[in-house]
Amino acid sequence: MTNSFLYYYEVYFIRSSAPSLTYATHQSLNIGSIVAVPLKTTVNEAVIFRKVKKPEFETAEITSVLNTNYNREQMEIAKFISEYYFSSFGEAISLFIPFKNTSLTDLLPKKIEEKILPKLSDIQQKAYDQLLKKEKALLFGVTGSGKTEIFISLMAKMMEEGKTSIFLMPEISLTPQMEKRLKVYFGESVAMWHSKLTKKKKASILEGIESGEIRIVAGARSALFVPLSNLGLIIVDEEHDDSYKAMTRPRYHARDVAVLMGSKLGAKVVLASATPSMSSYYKYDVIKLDKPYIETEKKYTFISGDRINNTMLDTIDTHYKAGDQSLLFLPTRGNFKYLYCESCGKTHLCPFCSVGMALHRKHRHLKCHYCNYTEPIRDTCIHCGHTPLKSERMGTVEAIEVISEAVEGIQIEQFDKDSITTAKKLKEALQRFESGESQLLLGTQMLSKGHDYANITLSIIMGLDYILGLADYRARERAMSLLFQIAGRSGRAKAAQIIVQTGDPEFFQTYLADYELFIKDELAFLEMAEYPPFASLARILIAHKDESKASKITLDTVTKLKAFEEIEIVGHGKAPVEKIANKFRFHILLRAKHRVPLLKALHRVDCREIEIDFDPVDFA
DNA sequence: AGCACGCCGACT
DNA sequence: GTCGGCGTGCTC
Repeated sequence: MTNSFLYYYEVYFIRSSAPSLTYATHQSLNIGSIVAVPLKTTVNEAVIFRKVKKPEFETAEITSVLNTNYNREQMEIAKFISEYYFSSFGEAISLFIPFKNTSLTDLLPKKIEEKILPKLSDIQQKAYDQLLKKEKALLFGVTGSGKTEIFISLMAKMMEEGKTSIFLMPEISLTPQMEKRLKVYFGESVAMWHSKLTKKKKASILEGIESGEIRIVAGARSALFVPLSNLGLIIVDEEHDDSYKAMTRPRYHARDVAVLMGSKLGAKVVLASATPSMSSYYKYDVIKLDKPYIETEKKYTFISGDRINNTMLDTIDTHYKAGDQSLLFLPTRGNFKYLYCESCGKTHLCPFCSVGMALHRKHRHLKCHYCNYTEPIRDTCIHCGHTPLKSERMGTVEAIEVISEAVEGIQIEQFDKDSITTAKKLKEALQRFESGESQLLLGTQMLSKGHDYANITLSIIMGLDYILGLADYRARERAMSLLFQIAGRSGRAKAAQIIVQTGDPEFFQTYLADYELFIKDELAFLEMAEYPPFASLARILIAHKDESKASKITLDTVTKLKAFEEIEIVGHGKAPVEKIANKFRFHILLRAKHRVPLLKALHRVDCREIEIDFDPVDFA
């Protein structure tokens, strides 16, 4: 194998944003091989990127060749991620777990006994048959319509064909519940994967994958990158959830990468949600799972205002006295205040961007977080003339105080990021609620994520107007999907009452019975206002401890970008969150009708001092 | 002027 | 990851 002839390879360092370096070796190596190379005084792991001619400069020699490698598909997908999401190749490839050189590629079929598999209803069977025929599709079905049984049937089918499956969920906190469910059918063939697993646990799962015992990997975002051979299926459950978008480099969207991976590997991709994203509904074939599995009656009541009022307290009391359980949602107390009208529920929108304008008390003005347009704080609502406008909302702690005082004896579970800090606390809170020890689950966004709560007969959703007023082109989508998700948590077994607090009941009422109607109207709005999926957005973040330097980088970048005709600079200036970790933050928001010119322009600007977020979901 | 410290870029 | 160059800011 070894000879005196030298080969030269460009390598990227694993877990590093550094540019590629060139090393020499006596061996011919495969692209994707993992090697150890000297760098200054240390030896580091790197991946062979490509073969090159003998360079002009002196080269060091590769220290050793390790017994793991990235395969061709992993290298190609990492290349795509690094280019589309603006990270180095080293950072992109590090998302993946490499294959062992000894890995076997053939898997023997595993048969799941038919009698233990869930029996599909006619509606489920029809959706299943349709999904079998499609390379990729969006499964659109309300909460409780039995999507999980369809997933299980699909995964069982894959196993019978000697293929493996990946099942993505938006959050780690959802995995224990799904694990229980999957183990019933797949036992040791299924493993749960997320970034918080111990090194030891990860190693043992990887061993199981390598031996072919594990055929299904389920978990959060990172489960997408495990080294499964013969991948046949990727399921992205709750595909509308923004948790799929990574907030650090590479800032990839797991749902979109899943679709790419599916087409590269010839694996089926099933996106699923009761409240699908506008973009998925627009882009993919939709398979509807119409009728709820268990049909229960839901009665809606609309209440205006922004506090807990007597109607709510009385209703909570009634349900409590009847021995039933309730759920109350409050939006997370965000960093930004918005002026909204108590009377009509509407917020003041930016005239240029159609997103809510944020209130900056310090500067006494309203500011658009997209284009940085500002105007004085107004006193009256431009929609109905009502005065005064409000900006304060209730927090979870205050809400608990008010309810505890009014409803004697009720035990309330605080369900938010402040109180649910660990998996153990989550489990205990849910257990107390399930056992009936507590009767009201009161919390934030977390409530909307598919945890199973048994006998809820009352759901109260507060602060929807606040969500509607967010500086986000998807504010309406967020508000509507939240309402549907929370309403879906109640009435699983018995009829349920749902109280919706909004000053704009007509908006929500129009769509209550039909989320698809909302999608159609919202897509029309997005097309008119030129937002995704009818345009491409990118956000540039500039952070520097020296404010004038940050400002200069921003302006220089804007100047360079102005040369590109096909892209629009929506706005630039101080970022909504002006300072993080002692660094002053500036941002630039860009839009283009097509993504390719936007990508091209951004690849031309100096990216060392800026961070690019392509297809952003967060504008803070 | 001299020195300590921290940031940033290069390393192959 | 580690090293060294350089600029900033503090002290003598």
